[in-house]
Amino acid sequence: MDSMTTPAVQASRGPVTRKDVARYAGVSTAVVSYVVNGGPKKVAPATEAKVQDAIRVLGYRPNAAARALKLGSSETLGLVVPDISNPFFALFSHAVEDAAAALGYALVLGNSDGNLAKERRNIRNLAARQVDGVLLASVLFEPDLEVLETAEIPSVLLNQERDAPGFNSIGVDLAAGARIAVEHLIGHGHTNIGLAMGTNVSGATDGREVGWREALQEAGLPEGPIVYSAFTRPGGYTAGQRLLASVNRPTAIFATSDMQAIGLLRAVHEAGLSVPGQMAVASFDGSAESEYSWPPLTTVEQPVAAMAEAAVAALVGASRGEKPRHRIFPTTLHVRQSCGCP
Amino acid sequence: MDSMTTPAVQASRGPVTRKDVARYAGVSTAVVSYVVNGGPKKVAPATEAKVQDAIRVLGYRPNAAARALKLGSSETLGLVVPDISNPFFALFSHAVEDAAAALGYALVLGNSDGNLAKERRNIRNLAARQVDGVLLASVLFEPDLEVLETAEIPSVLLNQERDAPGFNSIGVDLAAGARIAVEHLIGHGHTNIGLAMGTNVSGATDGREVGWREALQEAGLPEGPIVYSAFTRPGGYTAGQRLLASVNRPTAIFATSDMQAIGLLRAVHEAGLSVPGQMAVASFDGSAESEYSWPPLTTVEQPVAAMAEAAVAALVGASRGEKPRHRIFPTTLHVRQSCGCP
DNA sequence: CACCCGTATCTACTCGAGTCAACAGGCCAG
DNA sequence: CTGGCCTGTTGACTCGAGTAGATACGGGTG
Repeated sequence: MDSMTTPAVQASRGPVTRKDVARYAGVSTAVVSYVVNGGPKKVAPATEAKVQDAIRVLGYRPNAAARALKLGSSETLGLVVPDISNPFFALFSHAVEDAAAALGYALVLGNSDGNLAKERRNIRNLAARQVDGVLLASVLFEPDLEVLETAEIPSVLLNQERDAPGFNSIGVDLAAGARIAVEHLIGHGHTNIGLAMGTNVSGATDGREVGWREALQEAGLPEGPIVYSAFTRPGGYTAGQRLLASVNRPTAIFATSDMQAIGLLRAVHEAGLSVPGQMAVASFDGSAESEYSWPPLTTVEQPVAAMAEAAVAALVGASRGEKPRHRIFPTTLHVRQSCGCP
Repeated sequence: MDSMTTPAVQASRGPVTRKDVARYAGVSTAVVSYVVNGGPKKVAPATEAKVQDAIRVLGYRPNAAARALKLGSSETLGLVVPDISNPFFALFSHAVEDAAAALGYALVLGNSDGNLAKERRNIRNLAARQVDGVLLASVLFEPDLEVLETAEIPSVLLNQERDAPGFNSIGVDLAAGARIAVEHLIGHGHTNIGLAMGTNVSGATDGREVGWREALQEAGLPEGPIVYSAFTRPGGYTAGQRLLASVNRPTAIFATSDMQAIGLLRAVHEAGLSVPGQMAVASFDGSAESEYSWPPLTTVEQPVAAMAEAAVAALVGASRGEKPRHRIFPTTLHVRQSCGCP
C-alpha cells in the first residue's frame, strides 16, 4: 500500500546522476541540464515534462561538487567568529545564514576562540574549500589582512571601525552609540559614570571608550572610573566588583557589551545594591539576553539583520566585480529599566 | 624590499592548478598529486623538494570541489538546528565545530526556525552539497525520517530519546534529569511544584514531563500545575505569569529549559516575589546564561561537548561502514541559588 | 652482453554537470 | 519542389584532481 503512494524509488546503487535521468527520460544529458537550470537553451514543454518526471521518479539531485568545479563557485560563504556561543555572534550568524540562504548560499562556520592562529587556520581552510567569500569577525580590532590577501577571496571585515583599503568592511558607529547611552545616563542626573571596557588581543582604543569620554566632556563632567576586562559575563562580573570597590564608586556604569552588563548585574546584586536605584546600568549590543535580565537592560542596539544582509550582499557583489566599500551602521538606544526609566 | 621577504607571487590570472605546479616543477601532474597527498605512490626526495618548492612559490591550493567530485566526499558535515541564537544550540554548535575541525571536517550550518518545511529544505540542500553527514536537531520530538532516508546520507538525530532503527541518535536521559531536579526541589521541602513545559511541533510527550511526574509520585506528592509554552524566554515569561495566577500557586517551579527559566524569573520578579524565598526555580540545559541570571539558576546540565564528539564520531564512523547506534548521555545537577541552596 | 627487476615517473581515463557548435527535422516563402 | 530558417536536440569537450596501467631508466645477475 505504501508503494502506491510513494513513487518507486530506484534504490539500486550509488547516487543518481544526470546520465541516469537522461536515459530514463530518453533524452540527452544536455537536455537534463537545460531543464534543471532553466537554460541556457529552451526545451520543448513535452520533453521538459518527461525530464521532470524522470527527476522525480529517480530522486535525482545534481552533484554540487561537480557543479562547483565547472562553475568555479561553490555557492558557499564562510563565517569566522571568535565564539559562536557568544549570544551576539550567535544572533549575527543566524542573520547571516538567513541572508545567505535567501541568495542560495550555504554557510560554513568556524570559531577562532579568540586565538589568532586558529583564525588564520580557519581562513586558509575556507580558501581551500573554494568558498565564494568569507565574513571575518576578527579577534583583533585591526585584523591582519595578509592571510586574506594571499587567499584572494572576497571578504568582509565585521565590526571594524577603521577603513581597510581594498577590503569590504561593516561596522557600527561605536562612539556615537556609546555616547547616546552615556548621555541618557547623564539625563537621569548621574554625575559619576563608570566604564566597564572590554579588551581585545590588540591594544587599539575602542570607539566605545571614546564615546563615553566625549559624552562626559560635553556635559562638563569628570571621568568616572574605568575597568578593563574581557567582553564576557565573567569579565563583566569582575569589572563590576572592581568598580564597586573603587574609591569614588560611580552611581551609574556603562558596559561595552550586554554580556559584561549581565555579569556586572550579578556583582551589583551580590553587593546588595538595587538596580537602577543605587546603581544604574546601560550597555551595548541589543542581544535578546538583555531583555530578560533583571532588571531588563537599557542597551544600544546594533542593527544585526541589516548588517548581515549588507555583508552578504557585499560578498555576492564582489564576485560580480563590484569594488569594496566600508559601511558604518547607526545604532539605536533601547530604553528599558536598568537605567532608571520606569 | 617587500619582494625580498615574500616569495614572488604568480599573480597572473585565475587560480593556480596542479598543472601549473607540474609545469613549474618540470614534472607530471600525477607527481604533484602524489606529493600533495603523500601517496599512493612514492616520489623521490629530490623531486618532492622541487614540487614543494613550486607549490610554495605559486601559492598552489588544491581545488576542494574537484577533489570532492573525484573522491565523492567533501570532508564536510552539516548541522541543522532550530535556531543557532538559542544559547543551547549555540553551545552545541561550537562543540560540534570543534569536534569536526579536529577530524578535518568543515561544518555547514542551517537554521530551521522551528519550521518543518525549512528543516526539510535544509536537509535536501545539504544532501545536494554532498556533505558526508548531517547532524539534525529536529523541530519535531519525532523527526520525519523520510527526507533523511531518501537523501541517503549518514545522519545523527540529536536530542532524541526514542530509538529510530537504522539511524544514529544521541540524546540525554530527559526523564532522569528532570527527576533529580524535582527531587532536589522536594528536598528543600516544597510540596507544590509546578511545571513550565516546553512545546514542540509534534504532540509527543517529553521525557522531562515524565520525570517531573515520577519524582512527585515517588514522594507521594500531588501534581502541581502545568503550563505549556514555547522553549523560549518569552515562552517562560508567559508560563510564569500563568503559573503565578493559577488557583493553587506553586512554591517551586521546574522549567524544561534555561531560557524558559530566565523568562520565568522575570515574571516572578515583576510580581514582586523573591527567588528562591517565595518561589524556587530549577531548570534544564546548563547553558552559560543560567550561571549569570539573578539568582543563578540551579539547572540540569547536559554534557554538550561529549555529545557533540559522539555525534561527529558516529558520522565519521558511518562513512567507514560502522552501523548506527543510539546513545543516551547522563545529566548532572548543577546546584546554584535559585532552588534555595545558599 | 643480454636479461630481468625494482623504482620513479608519465599518460590517460574518470568523477558529474555546464554549454557550445553541430545537426535533424518541420515549416513557409519563393 | 527546393532553399533557407527556426526550433529542439545532441555529441563532445571542459573544469581540476585521483590513480591505474603503461613506460622509462638504471643496476645487478647469469
